[in-house]
Amino acid sequence: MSDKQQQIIEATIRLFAAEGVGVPTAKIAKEAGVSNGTLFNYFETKQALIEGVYLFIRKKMAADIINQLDFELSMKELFSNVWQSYSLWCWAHSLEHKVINLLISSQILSDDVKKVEDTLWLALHEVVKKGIENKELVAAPHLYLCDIAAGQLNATILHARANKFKKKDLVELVNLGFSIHWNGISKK
Amino acid sequence: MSDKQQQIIEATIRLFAAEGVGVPTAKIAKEAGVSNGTLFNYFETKQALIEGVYLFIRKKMAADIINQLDFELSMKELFSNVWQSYSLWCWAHSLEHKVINLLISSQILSDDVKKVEDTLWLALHEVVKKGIENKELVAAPHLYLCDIAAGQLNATILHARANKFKKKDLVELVNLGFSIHWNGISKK
Amino acid sequence: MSDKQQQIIEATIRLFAAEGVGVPTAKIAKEAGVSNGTLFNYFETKQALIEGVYLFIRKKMAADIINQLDFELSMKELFSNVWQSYSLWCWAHSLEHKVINLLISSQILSDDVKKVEDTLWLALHEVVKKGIENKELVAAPHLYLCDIAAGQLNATILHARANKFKKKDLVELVNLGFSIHWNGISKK
Amino acid sequence: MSDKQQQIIEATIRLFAAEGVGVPTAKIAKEAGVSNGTLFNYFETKQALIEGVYLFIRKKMAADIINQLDFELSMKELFSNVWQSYSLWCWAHSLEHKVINLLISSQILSDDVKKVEDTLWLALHEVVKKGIENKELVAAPHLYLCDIAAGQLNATILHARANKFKKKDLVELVNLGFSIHWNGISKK
DNA sequence: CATGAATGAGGTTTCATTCAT
DNA sequence: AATGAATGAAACCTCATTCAT
Repeated sequence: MSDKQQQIIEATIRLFAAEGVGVPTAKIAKEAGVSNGTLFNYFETKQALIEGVYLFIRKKMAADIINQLDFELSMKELFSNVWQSYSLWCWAHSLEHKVINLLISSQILSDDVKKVEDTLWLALHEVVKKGIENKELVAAPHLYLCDIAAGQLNATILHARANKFKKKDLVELVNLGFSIHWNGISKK
Repeated sequence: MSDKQQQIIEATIRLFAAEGVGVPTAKIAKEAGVSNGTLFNYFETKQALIEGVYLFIRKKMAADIINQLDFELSMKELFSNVWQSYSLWCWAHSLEHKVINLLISSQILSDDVKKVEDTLWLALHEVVKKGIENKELVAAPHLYLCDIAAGQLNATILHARANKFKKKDLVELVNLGFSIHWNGISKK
Repeated sequence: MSDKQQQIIEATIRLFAAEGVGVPTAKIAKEAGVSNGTLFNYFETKQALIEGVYLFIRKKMAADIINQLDFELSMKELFSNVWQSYSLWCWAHSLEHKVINLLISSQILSDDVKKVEDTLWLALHEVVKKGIENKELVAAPHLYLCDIAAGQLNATILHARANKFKKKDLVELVNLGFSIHWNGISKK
Repeated sequence: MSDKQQQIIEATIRLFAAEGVGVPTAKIAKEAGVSNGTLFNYFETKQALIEGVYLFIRKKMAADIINQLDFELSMKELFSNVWQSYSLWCWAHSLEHKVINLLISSQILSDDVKKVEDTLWLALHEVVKKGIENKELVAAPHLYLCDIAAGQLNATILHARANKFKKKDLVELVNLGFSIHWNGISKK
């Protein structure tokens, strides 16, 4: 990915987070320090830019979380590990997190994008699947467990953000959230 | 609320669910069977229409769920009850549910609207608060428990929808979801 | 003229003075205490209302000034008399004066209206004509003298208004203006 | 000022003179030979266009009149000179003159514009001030003298226009007007 | 590749006027 | 007469996209 392309994506993230998907491409170009026309040399349409941004964020996010993972750990440690790193990533990349949520629910992402995204999380899906087979986790469709985990994580971050938590308070909330979650899904 | 106003709101819900907040007011008016100008007799701006729609849905939703509630039940039964009726409401009012999610994450709702909304759920917040005080539920900020409940419910509905569940499968998933959730938050 | 018709005209004057000819008829109706539809029972179109207002003001103005005039006075006294009463009328009827100026230069008055207006001032035109014939006034087309008199009077009122004069200061300015004017047009 | 900007201003002057400030921006753009959108690249709003037009005319007018002035002349000659060039300018720039009058009395010019305008005529204001101090002119607020001069000049032009004067007749009227004016304001 | 002026379709909103009650 | 909801044409303005330089 060229330098300019990345500048444009990053500018888009800043502006989407601040003002929604409605921002004019002209404003994005200016924020990126390139001309109006140049933006369209890198992204054929605004739609392409939007989807480019979405995948850019998702790829970084999945890579950051999955790469640091030690798949040899116990199920609970694995889960806890993912839980922590997911939360901290969203907290540290607050704009990206906002934009992801924004784009998902605006119904503007094409099905193609969603398909690409699915491939990013395969490794984690496998872990959950195995946990269910091993009876370490409750019997449930593994994708459902993934979805509610993401749902609860998301709610946690939003709660912390809405209540202007400091980092320390966030960590506590994340731990609390994990214990609730783990109590819910683990078989005893 | 006048007849026309309701027609407009309902038309808006249909179109927002299908095409996002971007739909032209002209199209909404047409769908509602009124003229373009008439729409603006009932809602001063598109923004006012959007917020009107949001509160309309939320009020109906909260009323439907809370009114049928028997606050004499045990904590678990109360929770289960809300869980079921919330899920079924969202499932039965699929368009409304979509629109709610759409509007929340588009960042277009004013703070005023959010304040009004908060008052709608007070009765439930109180139940949760009491549950925590009674040590029936884990020690946690009661609003956080509410937020993650909503997060998981939402994820459940979306999962069922994305996978084209039938009503019967949904009920099963909701029950599964509840048992996970209750295991997570109840003190044993 | 019916009561309601006059209410509407007076409301129009207030609003035109405050906001220009652009005010919606709906707002005028409200200010007049009648319904939107009623306004159009009394004036077929907005254009008719505008012209009605213009002539209403002009007629009152001309009548107030001319009726109190004693045509037996000397030329100078006559002029002075008109000068004073014109000034004071405009000062006392500040809104009407504003509206007159507004309408004249908006180019929205039909030629018919202007013709009607001309008949209102005939008596004064005759006085000026006689003064020129008597060689009491400089040799000039009498309508030109009338025009520049009106021009200077108008400038005087606007100057006083722009500089927030009190009544006392206005009187002084009007006297000064008259002496300049009379020096200009009288033959010595 | 870019070529296009000037084209737009000139088109606006033609249309305002012919049809009033009400002309649609679309019509102005067409008259200027540019697209509707382009107009708004040069003027952020219609209001900005209006004010741009006003100042454009006023600056040209003041410059044309003041630059050719020889401040060494006698007071009477100076006045006569300004009187002539002002009249001829308005006569030669008939559309501009109409537009100026139109805008002034429509109450749509912001105070900022009026402030800018004031600076354009400072040189002339000084002359009048000095004339009063030297007792060559009657004792009066110098800005009042300026205002009534403008008032009479304006009335003169309008009179000539309303009566379809030819250039020759205008010159005569202007001279007549000047002699009346000078008789009025000069101390003898 | 980069630029940014130009485009014009399309969006929201206004408002004079009508008409059923 | 009086009403005021309904109308829809038309206004202002935005912005994704193109293209000549």
